[in-house]
Amino acid sequence: MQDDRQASGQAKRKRLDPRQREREIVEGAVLYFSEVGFSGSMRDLAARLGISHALLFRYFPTKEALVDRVYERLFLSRWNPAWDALLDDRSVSLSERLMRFYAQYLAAIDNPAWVRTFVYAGLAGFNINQRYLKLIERKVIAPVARDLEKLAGRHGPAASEKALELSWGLHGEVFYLAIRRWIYGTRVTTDVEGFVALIVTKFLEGAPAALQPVRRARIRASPLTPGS
Amino acid sequence: MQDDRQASGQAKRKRLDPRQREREIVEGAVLYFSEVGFSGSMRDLAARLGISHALLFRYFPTKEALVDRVYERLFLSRWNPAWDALLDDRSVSLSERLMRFYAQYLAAIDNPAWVRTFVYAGLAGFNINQRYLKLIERKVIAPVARDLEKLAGRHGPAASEKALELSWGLHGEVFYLAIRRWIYGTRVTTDVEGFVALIVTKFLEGAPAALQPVRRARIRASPLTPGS
DNA sequence: CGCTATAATGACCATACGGTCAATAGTCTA
DNA sequence: TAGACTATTGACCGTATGGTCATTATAGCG
Repeated sequence: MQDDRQASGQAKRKRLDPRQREREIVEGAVLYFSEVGFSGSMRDLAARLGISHALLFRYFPTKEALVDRVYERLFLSRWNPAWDALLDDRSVSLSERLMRFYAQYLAAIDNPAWVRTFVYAGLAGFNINQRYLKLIERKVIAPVARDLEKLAGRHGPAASEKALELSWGLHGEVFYLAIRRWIYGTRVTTDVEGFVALIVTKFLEGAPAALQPVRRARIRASPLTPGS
Repeated sequence: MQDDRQASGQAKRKRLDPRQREREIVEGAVLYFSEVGFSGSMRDLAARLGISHALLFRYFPTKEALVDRVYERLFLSRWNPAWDALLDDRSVSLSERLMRFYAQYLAAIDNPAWVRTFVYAGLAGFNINQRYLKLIERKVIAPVARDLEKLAGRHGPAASEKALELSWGLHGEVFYLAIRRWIYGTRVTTDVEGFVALIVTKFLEGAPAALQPVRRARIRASPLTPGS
């Protein structure tokens, strides 16, 4: 019972180096807000950190400032620079590149803090999401779409709308796995590599075919009676 | 300016039939909570409805009761019974069935109230999501996975793990479109039918191949091979 | 029209929130 | 060890929240 944590009553007041205290606060805030959302209170967070809530306001003038910092910590500087080279390396097959990238990307984002905070931010209407998705579009979606066009035998400077949609589709499958796991709380596969191999294969086998207009026209969507 | 709405000052107190008032409250709550999340206040909601917040408590004893009602309204009774027959109709090709179903399904859920509330509920940890996804798995994912196995030449009573994952992937692509539109606020295609045709084609062309373990190794994307 | 049942309200309560500030207590240096 | 610097705190403020209740006013009826 000589554990000096807050469990068995009063924790002793500890005087830390401000930079370390700040790190602890940010770290704790990342976890806390990812769990309860940004309507969580400063008092609750402070209690979890074992400090008074007044101290939080010494390090961050407002709650909004703390939240901004959490965003920054989670999303900016989350892109691995090595991925640029990986996605661009034409000496490696597209299949290989996609599998490697998405396995690593999924591993990077597949945690509750990232996924939940990202979605919380989207619901709250922050611009962070749109900025982040623009980055994804530029660095992942568009290049993949261009490679896809090449794979389908088409040549052109820019990727078509359809190729972009298909590329977003692949991305969506990856993200949806994380959503099912961390937002809906359902049990999903833990075999990340296997999952990525599966959907990348599906993508490379199916997407070029879907790009051919003739094949699509072959399929008729006859609308059912418009109900309800 | 003889409009008797709340815009030009005081709205006259109106005495409605309780059932209609209740309907108005639920309808308004669905919209309100989908916009601001469930941390929205009863007073705010009441102001939007042009009534006092005390009246809300006459119809719903607690805020939680209102929220429950919103869930019920949005998710239960949202499954179109015609879809059961549609998905099960073996006289129609799987391609046709998938395109029809997902075009209608997407049309049904592709609105801010549904998508945002569903995700809010997931973040809040309600069981509604898991119940709903179990329904989706039973009625959509599993049957599609079985049909997929058949398409790939496999026969068995139950669908394999991989087939289920692939089927979830298709579903995820559809849902991700709605997420991009209503949660991230990015501009995405409004051509629902075209989008669904695209990803269903990709699914049917790619997923059977992805199910074959041998085929996966065969894939060699050789981009930029000069002289081909 | 006058009466009544009850839909609707305003004022109120306890609590929880973001934010402030003077007082307190660790830690490091002389 | 004495002192000073400052990280940390408890008490406090104004506001907003979920929820209650006696009072008020409106629609329907005789």
